[in-house]
Amino acid sequence: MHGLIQMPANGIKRNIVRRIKDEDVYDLLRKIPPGKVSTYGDLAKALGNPSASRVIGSILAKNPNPIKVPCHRVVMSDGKVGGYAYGTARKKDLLEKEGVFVTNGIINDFENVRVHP
DNA sequence: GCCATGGCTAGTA
DNA sequence: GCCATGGCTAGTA
Repeated sequence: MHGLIQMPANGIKRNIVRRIKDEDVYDLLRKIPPGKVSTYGDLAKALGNPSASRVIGSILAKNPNPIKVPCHRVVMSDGKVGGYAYGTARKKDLLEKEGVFVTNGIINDFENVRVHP
């Protein structure tokens, strides 16, 4: 098995992007203060993989420590509340306790409540 | 290795 | 459509 090395014929492009590690997500998340929110996409960008928003979601879904890691402060890019391991109702409660209010599933005054990590 | 499955998203219709 | 993960088959050795 030598002498048969295959090279990509022409212009094959592979996206080389940073693979997101769970701990990096949690670290970043711990910096979002109560009363503020961020989005799945923004976290993905901050961690060097702009199109991995969905991966951020799945990492949050297995958050080991909901107390220290405030997953409820991560919402969708269009201002919708988004998913939560313990149900969206619970997520809304936590947000409102911190002063972030929700009307019809959308964060009030989203652009001003949002931080960009 | 293939395929389906997720706490999603930018950009058309 | 995107990216990582996890389950399950082909099909080798």
